[in-house]
This record gives sequence, structure tokens and C-alpha cells, in this order.
Amino acid sequence: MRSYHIQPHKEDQILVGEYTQRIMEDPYSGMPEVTTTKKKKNNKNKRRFSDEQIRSLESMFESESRLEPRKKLQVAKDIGLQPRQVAIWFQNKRARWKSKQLERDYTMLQSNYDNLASKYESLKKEKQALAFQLQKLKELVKKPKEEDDGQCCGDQQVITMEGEAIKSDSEEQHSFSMERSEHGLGVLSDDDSTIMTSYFELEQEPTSFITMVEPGPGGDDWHSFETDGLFDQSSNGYQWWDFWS
DNA sequence: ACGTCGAAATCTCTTACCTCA
DNA sequence: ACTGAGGTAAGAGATTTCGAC
Repeated sequence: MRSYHIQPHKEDQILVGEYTQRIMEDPYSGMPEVTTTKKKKNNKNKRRFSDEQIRSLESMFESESRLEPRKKLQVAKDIGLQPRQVAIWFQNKRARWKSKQLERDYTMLQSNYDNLASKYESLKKEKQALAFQLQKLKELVKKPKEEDDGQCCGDQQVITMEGEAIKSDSEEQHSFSMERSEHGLGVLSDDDSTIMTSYFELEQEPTSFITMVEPGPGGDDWHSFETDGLFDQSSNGYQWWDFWS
């Protein structure tokens, strides 16, 4: 925010352009409230509020994003503005805050997405490496079998160096599909894009994130949402890739 | 209990003004 | 001096909320 300011003349704050005044009774205090409506569109006397006024308004907004009528009157009186000006300031402030919040949330979602996409890519590479490894092992298993063909007693298993039994071809396919890599990743089908889509579910439910609201200034829930913790599943020990298992 | 109406509050979009680079 | 961009106070209309009947 640029720091510039013109200290308004007192008259400017009282007579901002040409106003018609409507006097109404405040429902809480019973005090008359002056509501001003502009007659003219060309307002030559528009002035920014003073730093002190802005400070007061900002600190009020910190504690509550909406002012009840009685408080609005008090604040207006305290800082020397019309109640309507205070109301409008809060209105504009809520709009600005919401817009900034949307920007923040977008940035956060973007970075979460990038992060997941990069993990996805590395897992994809790992999967390819494992598939390659599997192929090699199959070949190794196949060769001795061919050599032993007819010599052995129709053995269905081959013993590895670690003493583990590798099952015959007929069972092999199924067996490997149930194995997990060191990261707990099950061997996937070739259609990774389907998995990616179903995990993010962005196409199906684009608005589902938006419903995750969190209170804003003053504890209200009128505004947007926060995405903190959206992907933070460490608290329950759940790993995001467990989705695939 | 339910629907309707009106007033007030709020939201959203827009305009006009001001300042700065 | 002029200009365009960006911030902001305020206008205007739409929508929501709430109390009275």
C-alpha cells in the first residue's frame, strides 16, 4: 500500500460533496442517526480518512468484521465520521479482505497442487523402475526353468537368494499385484491419469474446497475459506499416498 | 405453524476521485 | 504537463435477514 495522505479539512469531513440528510432513529440506542445520500455524482471534495481514523477502523475490524449499530455510532462519534461513512468503510473493508483472502487461498492451493504433482511424477518414475525390475526378474526366473525343463520334478517354485519362494507364472501376476513398494505403494494399473483425476476430484466437485470455511476477523464465517491443513494429514498418521492402497 | 410484507443490513459491481510513477 | 495504474470512498441495485402481522 502506498503511503500518501492528504489531511482533510474539517469541512471536508462534514460536507463530503452535496448530501441530502435523512434522520432516522437508531433501533438500539434510540438516538437519531443521520443518513446521508449523495445528490451529485461529481464529488470534488472526496478526501481519504486520516491515518488515525484508519488505525481506529482497522483495529475495530480486527476484532469484528461487522459493527452493531450502537457500536457504529460510537466509533463514528469517536473518530469524527458520519455513521454511514463508518458503515461504508466496513463494507469496503470486508470486500477487500475477501478478495485478498481469495488470492491467498488460490496461491496456497496452487502450491499444494504443484507439490502433489511433483510427488506423483516421482512415484510414477519409481513405478516404472519397479516394473523394469520385475521384468528382469521374470526373465531370470524363466531362464533357469527352461534349462531345468524335463530335469526337475515339475517344481512350481523357485527359491531366491533370500530364501523366499517365487510362485509360478500362473500365480505370479496376481502375487505381484498385491506386493507393495518400500513406500507402501501398491503396483498400479497403467491408467495413472484415472487415479490422478479420482484423487483430486477437481472435475467432479470443483466447489468442495470452498465449503471448508473458517472464521475470519471477529469470528464471523461470512467470508472465504482457509486451506491450511487441507493436505496436512500428519496428525492422524495417514499418508496421502495411502489413498492408492 | 406458515406465508407475506416491509425495513434494514449486507453484498456486489461500478463510478469518481486522488496519488504516484 | 500529461497519462495510466492502483487504491479507496461512495453510489446503486440486488439479495439476505428479521420482525410484525
